[in-house]
Amino acid sequence: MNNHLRALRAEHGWSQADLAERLDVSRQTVNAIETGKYDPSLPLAFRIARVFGSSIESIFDPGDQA
Amino acid sequence: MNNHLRALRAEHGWSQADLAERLDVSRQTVNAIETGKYDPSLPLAFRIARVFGSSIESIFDPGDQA
DNA sequence: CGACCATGTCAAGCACACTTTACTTTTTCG
DNA sequence: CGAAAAAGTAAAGTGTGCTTGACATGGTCG
Repeated sequence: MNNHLRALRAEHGWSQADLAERLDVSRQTVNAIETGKYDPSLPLAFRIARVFGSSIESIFDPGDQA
Repeated sequence: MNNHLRALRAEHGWSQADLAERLDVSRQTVNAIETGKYDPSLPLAFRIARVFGSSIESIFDPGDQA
């Protein structure tokens, strides 16, 4: 599952810790999602979309494995 | 997390087993998601949206807890 | 140089997504 | 009504999402 998280975060000038706080998750979780270690849960995906004011579909790309 | 899965499934005339097969999950998983026992993973949410030809946001409603 | 910040990563632990098997209850239909 | 299909539910097991705590690295800046 690819995503544009790092680019979106950079556009907003936020550190991983900043974003983590806004999403109410740990900094390690943001890092893991950005580096592709695992996918967010659906509720977290919704919070991510909300924070960036866009849709889940425009941030995450399921590619083959979904 | 509320969802319109049961209604969408009914519109298509599919049983839980039919949908499960199309989503490549077990019938119990479809049942659990419909009855609100838990939320699907993000990849499964993408497959559900794809099967019904609509967006994740139009099928799932995060409500308060996201 | 030395302190700080951002990022990356590891380990242990808990909760949940999903499985298979199996059984009960409800709905549908001849 | 009676049989079959559909739906609900439960238990036990596996994998992963997310946690805290800790440590290493690289960049920036006084």
